[in-house]
Amino acid sequence: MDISKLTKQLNKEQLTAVTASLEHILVLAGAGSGKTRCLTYRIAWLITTGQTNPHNILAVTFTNKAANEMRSRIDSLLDEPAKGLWVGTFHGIAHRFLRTHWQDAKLSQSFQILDSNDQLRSIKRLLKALGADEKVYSPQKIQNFINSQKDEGLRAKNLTADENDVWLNQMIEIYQNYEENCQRSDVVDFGELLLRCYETLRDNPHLLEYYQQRFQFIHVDEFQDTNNIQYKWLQLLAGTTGKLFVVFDDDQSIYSWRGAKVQNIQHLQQDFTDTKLIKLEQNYRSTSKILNAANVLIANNTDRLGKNLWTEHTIGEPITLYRAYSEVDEAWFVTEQILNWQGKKREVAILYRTTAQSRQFEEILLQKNIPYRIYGGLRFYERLEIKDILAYLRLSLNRNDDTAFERVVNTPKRGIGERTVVMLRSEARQQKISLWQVSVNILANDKLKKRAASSLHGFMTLVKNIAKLNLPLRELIEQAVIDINLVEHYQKSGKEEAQGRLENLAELANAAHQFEQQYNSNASVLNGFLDHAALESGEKQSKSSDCVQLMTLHSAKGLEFEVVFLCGLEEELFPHKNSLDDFNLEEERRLCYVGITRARRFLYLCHSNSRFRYGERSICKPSRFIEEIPKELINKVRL
DNA sequence: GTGGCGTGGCTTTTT
DNA sequence: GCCACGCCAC
Repeated sequence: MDISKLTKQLNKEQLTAVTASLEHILVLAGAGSGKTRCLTYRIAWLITTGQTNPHNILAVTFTNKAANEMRSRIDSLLDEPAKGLWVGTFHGIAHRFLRTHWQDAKLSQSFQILDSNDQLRSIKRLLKALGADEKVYSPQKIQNFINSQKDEGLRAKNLTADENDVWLNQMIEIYQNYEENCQRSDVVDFGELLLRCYETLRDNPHLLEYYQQRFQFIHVDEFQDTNNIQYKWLQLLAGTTGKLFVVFDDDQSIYSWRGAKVQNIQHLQQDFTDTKLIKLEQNYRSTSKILNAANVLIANNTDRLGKNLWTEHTIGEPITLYRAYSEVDEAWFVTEQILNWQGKKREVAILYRTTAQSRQFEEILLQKNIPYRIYGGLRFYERLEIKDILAYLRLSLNRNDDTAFERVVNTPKRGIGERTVVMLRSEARQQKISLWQVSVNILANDKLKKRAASSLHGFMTLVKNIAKLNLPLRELIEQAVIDINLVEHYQKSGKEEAQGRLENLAELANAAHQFEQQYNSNASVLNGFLDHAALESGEKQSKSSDCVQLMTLHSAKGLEFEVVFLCGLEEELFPHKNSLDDFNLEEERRLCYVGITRARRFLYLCHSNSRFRYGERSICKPSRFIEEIPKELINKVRL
């Protein structure tokens, strides 16, 4: 490919970044300044100019969506698909590593991935086994504790007990037990993927050396969202010879609550010599009024690296501010505006702070017959019926997966109640073996009452039979659904609900079929599919249909729309009442900045005088963020 | 062992 | 206001 074709499409700063000499490059890229373009062109440039080949390049993102996007954009820039190039999410890449080096990682070949739901169940189970009171030790808090320790790269053994801190000591003990449980059941949670990958590299010089030599060029998207373990992993992988190319925007750091550290940017500048900072400040997305509002708003934050976005775009329309009487009125106003909009529906986004706000909009959009799509909420692979069937499939591969065992041992109901399960659990705990193992032993010893024994035996035979099925994935799933008798089971709780569940199961069989068609590895295809289900929660793409897009501000990052409605701009809601201290307030403001900068041409800010929350109507004050936007940019409307 | 009723508590979310 | 979970009655 002709290099000039590549470089012609870039502005001066982008060009500087893309063609920078081989040091560590940090690109501070403002909203809409061509961040992804910069990353993908850099990779294409490295390959096209022959400075390296795809085999030596790694590109890491946070979401599957971003990874897919990057992969396809790189492919379209190059004459031929880049073979050997690794593009993926942090978790996806760590997982790939662990699957390849399962022995060095001290896992079994058929280890399974625990999603956060499974993780929570597993913690609840553990608490019961330890006899801990769930009211004192909330499972959620423990989950948070464990995950944030893993984010920091800390294991239970790295934490020091403190005589004066009973809570901490308990947490450490629970964490320790949780780790042992996971290891025994051969499962890894999301945090574990990263931590385990990091440790395996750190502790195995031959692997570290191989990957350090291989990945000479490491690219990271949304670097401001990296947590500690991700940073340490990158640092380890880069070693002394790898070259980093990271793209970030400190003003769009909105994930500190899950361990992201903006300071990693400073750490990078300290830990690596020879770094170069390049700023991309020209915005190609929004009108200048919108951009201006965003700039002024974010200037209220003190903790910034500092940049000022500018644009050559037109001045544009003023920002519309609407003050509603109630959340119904707010939704009604938004809907009216959408009805007046001449363009594509998919170019319209309704953004809000909390998921609960979506319902109101949904109702009115439905009434007015406007097609819409809500992002977030329950994803495909998280649905109950999907998790049920997947649990059977997981067990068929890995009998020691206790989470899967507990999920389906009595689903459908087969008379294995709490008493039997409690017994199995305590035996398993004492003997430090899995529930399946205990069941095998117990049946052999005739320790159970006849009825329970035959039920348990029936369950185990069922799982073994599924394991024996030697069928393509689609048929395998269809057959398993029949063998398990899931249809009748779901029909017991309502015909209509069952209909939906069965449709989803059919959809799953289809997805499995598609997966199998594209699968090109020698490893078990079922195992591959289960990993796929755990790692890609199955957000349906609906670019094809022309729908109004509804989502939280968090999930809007990285997207752009012609028209944006920023709703619920009220004190206590946005900024949220739990985030009013200085540190969190700045993050809320960044969230607002993200929201504003999603809009290309039309931005609406909405707030309501009152809102129905927690079962009662409360009076709401307009958000301070509205006040922070210059009045001359705003056009107040009342109807 | 299973189904029904009552109480609490409640951001954001990707993997 | 709603959902999830725990406890209690069959």
